[in-house]
Parts: sequence; structure tokens; C-alpha cells
Amino acid sequence: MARVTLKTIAIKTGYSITTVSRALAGYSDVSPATREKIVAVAEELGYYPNLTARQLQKQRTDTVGIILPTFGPRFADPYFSEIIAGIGDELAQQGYDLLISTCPPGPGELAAYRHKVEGGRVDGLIVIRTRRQDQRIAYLAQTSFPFVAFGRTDLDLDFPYIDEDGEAGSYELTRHLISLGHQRIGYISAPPDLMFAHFRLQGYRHALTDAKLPYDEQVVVYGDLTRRGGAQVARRLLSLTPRPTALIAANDLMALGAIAVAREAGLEIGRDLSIAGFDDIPPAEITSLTTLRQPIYEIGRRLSQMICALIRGQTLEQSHVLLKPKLLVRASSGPPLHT
Amino acid sequence: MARVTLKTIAIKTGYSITTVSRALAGYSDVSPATREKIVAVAEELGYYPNLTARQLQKQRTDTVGIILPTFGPRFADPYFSEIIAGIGDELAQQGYDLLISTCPPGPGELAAYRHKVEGGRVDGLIVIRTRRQDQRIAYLAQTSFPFVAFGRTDLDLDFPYIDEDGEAGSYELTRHLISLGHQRIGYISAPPDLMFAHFRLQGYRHALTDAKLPYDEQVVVYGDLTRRGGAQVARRLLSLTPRPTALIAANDLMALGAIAVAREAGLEIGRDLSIAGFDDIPPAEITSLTTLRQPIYEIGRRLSQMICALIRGQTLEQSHVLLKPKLLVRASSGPPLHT
DNA sequence: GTGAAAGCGCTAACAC
DNA sequence: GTGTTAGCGCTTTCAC
Repeated sequence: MARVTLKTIAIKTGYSITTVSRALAGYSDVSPATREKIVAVAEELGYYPNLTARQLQKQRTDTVGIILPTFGPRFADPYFSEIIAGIGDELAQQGYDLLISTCPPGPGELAAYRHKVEGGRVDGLIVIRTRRQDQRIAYLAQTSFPFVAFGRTDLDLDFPYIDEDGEAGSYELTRHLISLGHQRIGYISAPPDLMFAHFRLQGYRHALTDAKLPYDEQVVVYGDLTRRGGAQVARRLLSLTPRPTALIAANDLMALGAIAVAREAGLEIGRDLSIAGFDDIPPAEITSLTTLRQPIYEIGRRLSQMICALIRGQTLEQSHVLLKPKLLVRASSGPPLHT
Repeated sequence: MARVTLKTIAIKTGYSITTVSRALAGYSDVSPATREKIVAVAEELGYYPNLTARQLQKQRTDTVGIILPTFGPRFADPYFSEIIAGIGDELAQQGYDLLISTCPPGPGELAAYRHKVEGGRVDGLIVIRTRRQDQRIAYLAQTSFPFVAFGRTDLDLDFPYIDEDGEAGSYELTRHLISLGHQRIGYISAPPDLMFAHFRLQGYRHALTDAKLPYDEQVVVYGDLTRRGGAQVARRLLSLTPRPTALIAANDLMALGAIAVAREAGLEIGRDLSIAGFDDIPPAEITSLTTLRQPIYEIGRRLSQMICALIRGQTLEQSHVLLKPKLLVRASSGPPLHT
């Protein structure tokens, strides 16, 4: 079980470590006969280069990092698995590994980032779920370490990102409900420090204003992005008088929670109450939920492409990508009962 | 942007690299005054140890690897995000990083494993979705590299694993349907080389035999674990005469596909046709799908605990863990129409 | 208490 | 063509 290193092969073949290294690396300045001998012995011994040593020497790790901002004990959010799949598949193709950590948002987070960056653990980072005054972005931008973000921020910094145009999407969705005749539309927002929550709420708000409908803070509540959380706050909205005739949730999971609550209350979705979400996660289709689709897997791939390009020192053709989500009208939204 | 290393601090403080190293590591044989000075300078300069160098020296990476067996272009399987969450959270707590790769099952897979193991990229590996004659397990067992598996295999090898007792679960579920009065129960299996597919099918088979019902190969079909795949083969089952009065799918995703197809055909789930799945992914609850619950997140945590213990050279109190899935009877299963 | 020296496994500059 | 030397940044004997 002794490790086979260049030294092992050098001793066995009688050549120097350097020559062995060059032979194996396919350099042209080593004689074919020598190379053959060395390669044969390497195969026989089952030689495999030590990646850590190579990393130390080359001063790069061929690894991209991502730190998942997990709230609470678990994140069953399908969003994460989709994006990791996209990121991982693309990185594999480009010859990079993916180092994943989990860290709850908060003061300890920066340490996790420094750990990766200054510890030389990765060559680049992908930041997801950007927040207002996002300190992770602030830190990374200042170090000039290669990174890309999924999401913008409200800091005055220029950095490469991909984002969905949540405002436009949300605007379109709200208009859709308004055009169906809804006048009192409840809104279940995500935690307001998340940038996407901010944009999505803005879109809702502007659509109301443009339609000369009042923006009523009473019908805007905040959930924690989970199904359970959505259910909780939906209950509040449904107990209001007059009751909203439609509900928009800032993500599908909360919308699904709202649906469950509405059903419990004996309401028929799409008729007595319209509900819409955001993301188009798989269950949304099953539940016939009207929603806005983001191609998360594809976004993951593109994030990987961008970070790989940055690591290689290339300049991006496009460093700010804004994707328009696609409105999918399904059975969960319909005209209000009394118009 | 020059890297701050021990050398930087050594030069600045006038001490040797050795002393700086020891001071920062908190060794007792360095005078308090010296330590203080060194620590101060380190902080001022924003020193952060180079993890790669440390890894090379210590001959360990404090990293655990997992290679996701992705089929096709994407794996939206909620199962993956759950288990990664569990694994990642626990590893973070134990001070380990998680290195994730993706690799489709096949001949290239072993190379990916060797890359991690012999390249010294990780200290241990987690293998998921074991298969019959699993070559990954065979390889790892032979190298005596630390690893744990989620799932057993049919090789005659002793290795640490956690597994669900898919046979017992499937047996119980099938009995449940039989006791409701079903006599012709269709079965949508997963690809047969997956061990869990094998066990789940066995449970179904034994339950039939024990109830003196025939095992009819005509009603056993194979799907690819996706919703779409489940829908495809469910269509075949529903066109048989006599039509099965109940369907079991080897995972929830395929069960959901079957439900969609049945609804299209005008069947009311739980009345005209009973359907059951396996896993209890979030949409299962929403859809009122009778299923078998596995605590995937918890399994992820336990896998991490085991691998960490193994890496530390500890012996496991329990190296073969078999968990019994819990039957959740929901509205998708009921008695057949004509009994 | 502190420093010099060796070495983890590899690559690269430079001689011969 | 091949070997010598140095060095990536760190830890760890072993002297003093």
C-alpha cells in the first residue's frame, strides 16, 4: 500500500525524477526508448500523480468552490440540486472539480469565503443567492479573486453575474392576474434581504401602480421560502377581509404551501382563489401552478462556463447576463369570482 | 495582491519561519511575547495558511469526495439534493470539505474514482446508488481506501454501508395493496442493475408469492427513474387487459408520472386505480401519494459520520446499517372497484 | 525558546 | 537527452 511516486519509478528505472516527470508529461525532449521504459514501469506500478503536490507547484487547484447558504437544518429546495447539477456537469466537462461547502448566512460566512480564497483551496468561486449589501460580493470584488454570482446586488460594484429579470417577470405575472380581473392580490415575499425577493416584489408593485391599483402593505407578507412557511403566512392573507382574490408567492415552494392552506379552507384553486409562484420546479407542473420559469440547470452551466473563462484569464464576452423568466399560465390562475 | 506566507511574516518579524509556524499553531514552546508579536503581524497582514501546502505536508486533505452517477444531461432527482445537504451539513460540522464530481455510470467511472483516490485528492469517499457487481465498490474494497456506501451490493465483500431495507418496505407496501383487495398489481421497476431496484422488486415478488398470487412478468416494467419515464411505461401497463387495479413504482418520480397518465386516461387515483411510490419526496405529500419514506437527509448525515470516523482510523460501532422505510398510506391507494 | 535542515511530491530553469 | 538544483508553503525533527 506504499504510495507510488515519481521517485519510486526513478529508482526502479534508474533515471532521475526529472526525466521520469518529463517522460510522463509527454515532453518531446526525452528519447522514445526511455519514455517507453518509464511509461511501462509507471503502468506496472499503477502510478498516479499526486494532485496536491501538483497543485502546490502549479499554484492552481483546478477546483471551483461554491458555498451553499443553508438556512436551518436542511435545504430541500429543488433549486439547489438543479443548479449544482448544471454547475457540476459543466465543470466536469471543462476539467474542474467542484468543492461544496455549506454555511448559514451570517457573521461566520466571510470566514468560510476567506478560507477558500486565501487558503488557496479553489481557483474561483460561484456565489448564489445574492443579498442586499452582500458582504461576500464586497469581499470578493475587493480581493479581485475570480468569481461569478447568480444574482445582482445593490452595492456599487462591477462584477460578473447571471441573473433572472425578476422584476420583469413578476411584473408580467401580476399584469396577467390584473388582466384576469383581480384587484386585490396578496403577495408572499421571500426574506427582503435577498436580492431576488426585492426585484420580484418591485415588479409586483410597479404592475399595481401602473394599473392604478393601490399597493397595500397589509396584503404583503414574508415567508421563509419553504412550503411550510408559505402555508403559515398564506393563512394570514386568507383571513383578511376583504380576502385577496389572488396570491403571488415569490417561489413555488411557498405557493404550494398556500395551495394546501387554501384547499383546507375549502377554496378551489383557480376559481375561488388564484395562486401563482416563481421558478417552475417540477412539482409546479404537477400541481398546475401558474409560475415563472427559470432555466436553472442552464444557468448553472453558464455560471461554470463563465468562471472557467475567468480562471483562464479570458475576458468574458458578456459579463452581465439578464434572463427573462417565462410566464407559464396554468390552471391555478383564473378570473376572480365576482368581477 | 502578493500572497502572505509564513516567510512574509518571518521576514517582517525577524523570526524564523519555524518559529512563526509554531507560534501560529499555538505550540507551548514559544515565548508569550514572541507569540504575541507574531500573531499581531499575522493579523495585520491578513495571513491565511495555504491549505494545499499543509495538505501536502500532512498527507491528508480533510476532504471527502462523492461522485454523483448522473444519467443523461441532468438529474433533477430531489433525492440528490437531500443527500448532499445531509452529507454537506455534517461534514462542515466535522471540519471536512466535500468534493463533488459527476460521472455517468460506465467504463469511465473507475478512472474518476482512481483520480480521487490515487491522486490523493480526498481522504475518503462516499458511494451512492450501488449496483449489482458494483465495480466501484470492488475497486475501493481492494485498495482499502476509506469509504462508505449508501446501499449494499451483491459482491462477496465486506464494507461499511447504510441501506434501506427496500425488500421489507416493498413487501409491506405490496401487502397493503393486497389486503385492500388488489390481485393484479403492476410494478414499475428501476433499472435492474441498481441494487435498490433489485431489493424493491424482490419485496413485491415475495409478497405476491406469500399471498399465493402469481408473479406475472407482463405487469412488471422498467422505467428510468424520471417522471417522464414512469409515464411512458405506465401507459403500457394501463393498456393491458385485464388492467392492473394497482401500480407500484420503484420511486416517487415515476409514480407521479404514472399518476399523470392515469388521470389523462380519465381514471380517478385511489378509486379507479391505486398508485404507490417509494422515497416520499416533497411532491409526494402534495399529491397524496402512498409511499415509503426514507429519511434521506439523515442518511446523508450518518454517512458523513461514518466516513469521518473511518478517516480518523476509528472502528465503527456499526458498519452495516439497515433502515426500515416507513409506509405512509395516503389517498392514492384504496380498495379496487370490483372485489 | 529559537533556528537550521529536511522533506511532503511535483515541476521548471538551467546546465552539461 | 538527461541530471542537478531550486522551490511551491508548510510541518517537524533535531540541534543549540
